[in-house]
Amino acid sequence: MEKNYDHNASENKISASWEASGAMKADNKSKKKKFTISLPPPNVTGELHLGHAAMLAIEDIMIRFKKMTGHEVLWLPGTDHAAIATENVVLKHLGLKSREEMQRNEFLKECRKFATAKHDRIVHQIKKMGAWLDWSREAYTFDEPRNQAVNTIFKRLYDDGLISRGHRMINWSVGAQSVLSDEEVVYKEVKGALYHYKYFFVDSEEFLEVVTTRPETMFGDTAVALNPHDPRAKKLHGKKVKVPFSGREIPIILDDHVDLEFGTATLKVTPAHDPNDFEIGEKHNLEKIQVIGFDGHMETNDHVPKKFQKLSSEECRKLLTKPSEWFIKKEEHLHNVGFCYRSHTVVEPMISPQWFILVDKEFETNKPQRFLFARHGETTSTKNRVVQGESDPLNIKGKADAKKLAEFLSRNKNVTRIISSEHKRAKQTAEIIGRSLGIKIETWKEFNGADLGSVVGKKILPNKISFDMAIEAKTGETMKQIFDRVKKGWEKLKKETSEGDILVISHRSILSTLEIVRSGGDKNQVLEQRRQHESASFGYWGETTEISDKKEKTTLKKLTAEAVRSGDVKIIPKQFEKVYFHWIDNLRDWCISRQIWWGHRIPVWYDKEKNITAVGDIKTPHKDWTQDKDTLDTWFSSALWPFSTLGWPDEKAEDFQKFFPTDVLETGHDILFFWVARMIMFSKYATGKPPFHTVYLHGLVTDEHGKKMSKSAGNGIDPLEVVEKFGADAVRLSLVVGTATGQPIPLGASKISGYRNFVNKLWNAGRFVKMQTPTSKKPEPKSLADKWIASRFTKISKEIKNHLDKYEISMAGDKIYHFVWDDFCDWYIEESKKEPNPDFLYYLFNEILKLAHPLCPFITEKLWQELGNKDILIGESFPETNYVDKKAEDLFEKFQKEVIETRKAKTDKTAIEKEIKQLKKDISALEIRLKNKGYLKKAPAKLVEQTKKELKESKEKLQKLS
RNA sequence: GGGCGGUUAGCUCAGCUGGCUAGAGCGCCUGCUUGACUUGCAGGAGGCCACAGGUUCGAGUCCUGUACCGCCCACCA
Repeated sequence: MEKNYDHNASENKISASWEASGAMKADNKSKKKKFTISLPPPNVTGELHLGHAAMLAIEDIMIRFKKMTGHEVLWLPGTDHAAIATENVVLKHLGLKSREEMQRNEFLKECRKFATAKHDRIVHQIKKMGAWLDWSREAYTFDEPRNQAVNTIFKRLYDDGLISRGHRMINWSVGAQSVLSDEEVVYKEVKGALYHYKYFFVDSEEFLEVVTTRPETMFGDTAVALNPHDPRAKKLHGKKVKVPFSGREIPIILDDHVDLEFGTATLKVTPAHDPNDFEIGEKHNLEKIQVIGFDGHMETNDHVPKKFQKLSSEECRKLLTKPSEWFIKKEEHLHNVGFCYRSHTVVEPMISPQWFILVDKEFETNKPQRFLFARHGETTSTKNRVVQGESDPLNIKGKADAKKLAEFLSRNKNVTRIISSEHKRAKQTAEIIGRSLGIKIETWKEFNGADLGSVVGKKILPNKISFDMAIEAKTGETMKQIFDRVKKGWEKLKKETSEGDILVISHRSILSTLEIVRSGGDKNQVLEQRRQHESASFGYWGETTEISDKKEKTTLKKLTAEAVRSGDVKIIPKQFEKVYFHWIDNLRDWCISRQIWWGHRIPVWYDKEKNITAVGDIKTPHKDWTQDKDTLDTWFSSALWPFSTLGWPDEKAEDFQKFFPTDVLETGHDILFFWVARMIMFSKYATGKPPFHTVYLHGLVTDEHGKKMSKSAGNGIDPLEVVEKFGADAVRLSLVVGTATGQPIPLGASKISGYRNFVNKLWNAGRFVKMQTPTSKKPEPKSLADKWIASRFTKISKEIKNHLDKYEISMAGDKIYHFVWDDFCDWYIEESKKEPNPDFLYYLFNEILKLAHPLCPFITEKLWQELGNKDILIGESFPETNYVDKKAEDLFEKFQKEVIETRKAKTDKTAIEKEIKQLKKDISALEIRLKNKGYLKKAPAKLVEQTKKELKESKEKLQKLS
């Protein structure tokens, strides 16, 4: 083995050996629990950037960890055709200003050619990062299976009346003669002007002073608006004024949109040429009058006076700002103007027919609920409203209720499993139902009853209840513990994948807690529920909760919100839930059509008379039919990604059955609503299930000072370059450790080199291990150091597993780093030199490699092979040891302290004087705390004990030193 | 304009449900080191946790306000 680890010499070989093993291919017939991630598809024509690198690192860690903890993992790769971006890149590539310079088919061919060439490059880049992807299932947003999915969902939406064609505002580029997407509009601050005009009243010599930046649109005015809080509003509302030059009469209306601070607080409303005015127009039912044509010249119609017709909008403006009886003045004004990013001409807002999705329109869902829940039947004590310590048997009415419920279920539901709490009443109810349905009942302790607040013999006042209060009669659980327990039960329940419905029988307080859990509630809600329960009589007891099987009406917007609100989809970090809801609250109809060439054509076919004749998946249309020339927007096909990649619309496809819903969606937080929210929306709509249960959002990768990386600032880092320089492991670690979820990820060479050093440290530890010669095959800890490190390994590996279970990758990485470097290398290896135990060392080091493998797969794989292991490391299970030796830990820690003390003493005798000073300070602080009566009274006893112990220790230490 | 974050050592940041005698990496200072590792080892200096109030026995942690900084969305007649 070389003295230093050479990543370039080994990474490619290791990647190749992984691929050759075929172990990346997921088995859809496996009996193991699945874990699925679909890779957010990078743009084919793009380059791999650090955001991708972070995404790949995080997802790869999740995948490897799940694989090593016994899951059938599927990490599904793919690429995105990213229509708009590709079109523009191809145009540039061909040196064209507009795609119209080429035949449509020719242009598409170029796009395809370009994308194919670029594809291999991005795939190569992805593989460089060590990503454990199942390439046998690679998908592309623009291939045939995805096209099928797009057509299918379009048809469904259309049939449900959720898709419609109507007039909407679009960005029109006069220069490019094309509709632009929002992303293609570049806003620039421009020195423009505010033009003041007189709008005379119909019935007097007086006028309203109206301010505009675009006077040429005035012929399309259909109202003048005032703010409802404007003092003039009452008087003027409903009166009429005349449009300058043309004299057309328009009403004065009131609208909140008018800013009282701006200009003269008098707004001319032009619904056909301004997006805001369009909205006001919709609200007030105003006419939309087009006065500027698609060629950028004034229209020839009755609304435009003769002398302005056919003029360009600039010429028209010049004419309008010449002195006249209407024109008042012009003043300078800075404002943002949209430009076409291709032709650099001003964007004209225009009205044109567009396809859009009605997110607020109701439709029927008939997806059956999988869980249903019921209370246990009535007992004598519940009937008599008596608080009771022991549970008593169901009374006759209770049994009858249970039978009724069973009948209802057998008629209306397909219950295949019954889960009950362990307590008598619930179990009895469950058994009655189970017998009549022929199902064996299961008991889950998570749903055990907790008679909150009713400790036998005592009464707790509702307003005195706190979340941490121990409250249940028998087990002494706190409210928090109960809440957490129920939550755990719910999480467990949600993961159940068995066919059919699951019936849960539990107790009232548990079911209402469950309601709060399901609604994503917090502790205040639990307390409130508790208080209500306390102050209410026990009158609820004994009824069984009706299970409804109604067809419900809902909207796409509601579906999307509910998935998160109910806790079916969790967003990490939580702060983004707020962002998510805010977006949904403001969600309007989603415009889905674009005039681009490189994308899914809208699957609507017209006959010659332009009557719609067919919608959806038409494979062999009649040759006289024409397809709608608009294209679906980019996010439309991306929104289907989590299921279109698994065989949907064929819901019986083996992949779909086994791997859907996916588990985690990991992506940058900036596309939370562009993409994530839309996936949730469409998945809930198309499959009835959310597409994933966890959304993990990583932050923006910035330079080491937290600045955005950009070409112009020259602070960009090319991932492949740093991989070459420091190794993929180092790059992965630096993107993942020392970061907080959702926060920016600062990255610089010094950070990466730090983790390169760590990788090298691991390499050298391996070198040391290899120099030892194992004798027997019994890896038993013998020395104190052996026992200490073994015990510590158990603790640390448990912690790391916990962190990774919760997707706390940074924490896990930090712990591995310090365990390997501080505990294993600096202490254990050094100590083991005195009392070598090669067998144990070999064993332990192998375990460490497994532990570290998800985070740094290359170096661990390389060392694994160096140590003579044949199979690939990912096939091993994640370490799970239970060796614990508390005594050894304490002893060794004491030893460590002593060593450190003597080292200190060696270097400097003054670093002692300081310590005495510090100790004295500490002692007085501790003494003050212990003298505080409030502290002694109110602080937990454990803590007081600890303080006392600390004081004693500090005093002893002080004595020793002086 | 709407929304969401951040403000802790020279730099970049951790610090979960309040118990901290405030941590990490890098940088800095002083030594050491030819058997795993100079991509190393040992030790050290360095913080009124943005500011002002409040709740509490106890606040970096919770609440209110102020001031900066950042991000996302919308786009101003």
